[in-house]
Amino acid sequence: MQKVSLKFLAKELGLSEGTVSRALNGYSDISEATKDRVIACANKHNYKANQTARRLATGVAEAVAYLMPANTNALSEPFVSQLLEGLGQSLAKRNWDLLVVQASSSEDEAETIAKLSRSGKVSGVVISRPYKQDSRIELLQKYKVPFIVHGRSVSHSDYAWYDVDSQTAFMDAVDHLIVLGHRRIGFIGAPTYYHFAQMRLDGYRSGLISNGVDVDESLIEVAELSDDAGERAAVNMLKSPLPPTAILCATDTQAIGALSAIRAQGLEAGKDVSVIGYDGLAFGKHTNPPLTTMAQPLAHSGRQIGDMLLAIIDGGKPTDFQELRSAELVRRMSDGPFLGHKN
Amino acid sequence: MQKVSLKFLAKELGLSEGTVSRALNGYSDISEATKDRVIACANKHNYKANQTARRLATGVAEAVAYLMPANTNALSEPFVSQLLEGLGQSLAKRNWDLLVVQASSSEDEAETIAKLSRSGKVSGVVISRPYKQDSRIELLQKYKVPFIVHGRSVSHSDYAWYDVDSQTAFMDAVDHLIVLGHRRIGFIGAPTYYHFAQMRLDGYRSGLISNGVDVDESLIEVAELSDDAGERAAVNMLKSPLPPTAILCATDTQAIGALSAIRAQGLEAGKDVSVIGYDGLAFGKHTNPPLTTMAQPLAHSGRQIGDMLLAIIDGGKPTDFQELRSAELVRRMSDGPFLGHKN
DNA sequence: CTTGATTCCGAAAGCGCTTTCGGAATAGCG
DNA sequence: CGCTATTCCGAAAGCGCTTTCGGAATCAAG
Repeated sequence: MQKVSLKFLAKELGLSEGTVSRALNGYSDISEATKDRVIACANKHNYKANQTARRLATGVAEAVAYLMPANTNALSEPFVSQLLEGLGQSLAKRNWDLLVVQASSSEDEAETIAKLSRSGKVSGVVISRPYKQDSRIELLQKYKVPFIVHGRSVSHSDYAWYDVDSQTAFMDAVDHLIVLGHRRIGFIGAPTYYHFAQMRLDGYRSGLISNGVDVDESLIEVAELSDDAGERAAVNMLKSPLPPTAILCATDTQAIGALSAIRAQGLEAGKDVSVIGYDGLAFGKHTNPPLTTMAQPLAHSGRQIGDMLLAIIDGGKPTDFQELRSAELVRRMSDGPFLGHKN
Repeated sequence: MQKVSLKFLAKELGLSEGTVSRALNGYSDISEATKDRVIACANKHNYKANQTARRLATGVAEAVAYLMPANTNALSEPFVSQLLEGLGQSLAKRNWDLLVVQASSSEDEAETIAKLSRSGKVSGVVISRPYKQDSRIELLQKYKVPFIVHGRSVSHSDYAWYDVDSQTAFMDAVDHLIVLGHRRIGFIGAPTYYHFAQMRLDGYRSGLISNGVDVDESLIEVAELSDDAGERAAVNMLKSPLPPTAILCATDTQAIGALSAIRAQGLEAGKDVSVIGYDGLAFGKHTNPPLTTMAQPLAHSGRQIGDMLLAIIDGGKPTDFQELRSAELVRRMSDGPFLGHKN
């Protein structure tokens, strides 16, 4: 397998390397005739420019990195794959590469970002699930690397992000449950160093308040982002003297755990106690009972984020790219009207 | 932010670039004294070698690519994320990069591989879900790119692969059902251009035969890799005049669809008809009823595959790296003894 | 004190591509 | 037909690093 380089093509065509390069890159100072000739020859030999050399010469990395969130768990990962797929599609239009990088631990995330920024390997970065105060974001700003945050941190006015308004989503969810007659509504939240956790909790709280219901702190649990943690939180809540008649969960994964807890108590989700999750994960259709959830528009988020990032790399102002989507209730079977207190 | 290059360090230290480079890379022809001095200076300025330049100079890409399987669907993707995570960990030990590439369509997969091989962007590739005859594999061999196949194609003697013995797994599953008293056992397979689909079908067949049960072709359906397809296949099977009392599915995703179909017929999975899936997906715990499945050891497969690939890149013989793991039955609730024919 | 072996470092040639610059050839104009 | 404006291409520098090669300085040995 003869390696076909610019030099090879140049020799083959009797032209200089520079000319061949310019012909291939569509410079205007090359005649149509030789341009065609060059392209034909390149195709014939199946020439692909060595990206590494190209990168070095141009100084643009032609690649972006996705920083895998730490502490993902198997149940919540559909979100990662879908994002990756969308990102890939977006980048493919320019023939750019998608790097997946992960920190060995969440403490290393900042270090990882720092290395990434300085290595010049990528022209942009996307991160997910920002913390309230996120050192990754600060670093990215400091090093002036174009980036998109999938989610928002507390002070999100001066960078680009794509997020779903989960605060409103939780207010909507509360409204929905109130309409169904529920008053004792529990909340299983996520660790509040995640900003999304705070926002969802806030949404829950203000939903209650706007409906004239006092928030009962004993009805609020914080759990890790896993089904097991959700289950534990739910049993805690359920065994209280005055248990909730409905439970809102910060994520579908937790909600699924809550479903288990409810079944384990001999209760029926959707009748004895309603549960509503958040995410809209596809497999919620198959839980027992099927999970009612606030679905976020995952479908094209990856592509969207990719396009935004590209636009910024092209010189767009980051603050022009802040996109807030909304979630919508998809009712399946795990919610239902309040049936009065039994016993 | 002063960009710190080799040249910068050299000037700072009063040495030549070459010397600094060799010091940093641990060459033996540099005195300990200056080596220390150089390293100290590099740390002080937080120097990171420009990977692109390094790649170009050494000719090694220090990166590997994972080709995303075409036609993934949201339900089966946990497998992708986990693999990616393991791969990443393995590569991180050397500070190598992980590229995620995807073909726009399955026809483009070969083209994508060809481009990838020739671009010199990566020193190795891993692909998943090989077809019986897989042009990607042929290309990879032709271009002499080190690679690992996650799965096997028909003729898998001359390359490296990591696979789970799903043929035996399906024989075991059949045995299990036979012991439970089932004789009419259906099979929902996958499109047989996937080699794994063929192997699972073969396992099913020989499981039946070794137990002295004739295989009934009307009890075999082929479905795409989705819950909906699995559901459709199951309803077909169930509405036959002599429906199966147990159904084996090529993937958990399909099995989950089958569960829905069974419920929709007013039957109860695990009692009226048993279903067993394959994959061991985590959310099988939460289906209705919880899905019995042949679980493959997904946990460290990514890291394993990464290590194998690295070993081959280092000069190992691909055929020395062929690893066959086995799946094991994890019983949940969707299987049960044959209860006799009702009606 | 001379010779040969070592130790340590600088010089320089790339890696494969891009891009600027200038010049030869051609075209257009008066 | 002479002169300027175009068109088209070659030469060459350079991206930031690696690595070979040779030479100066130091060392050990005779």
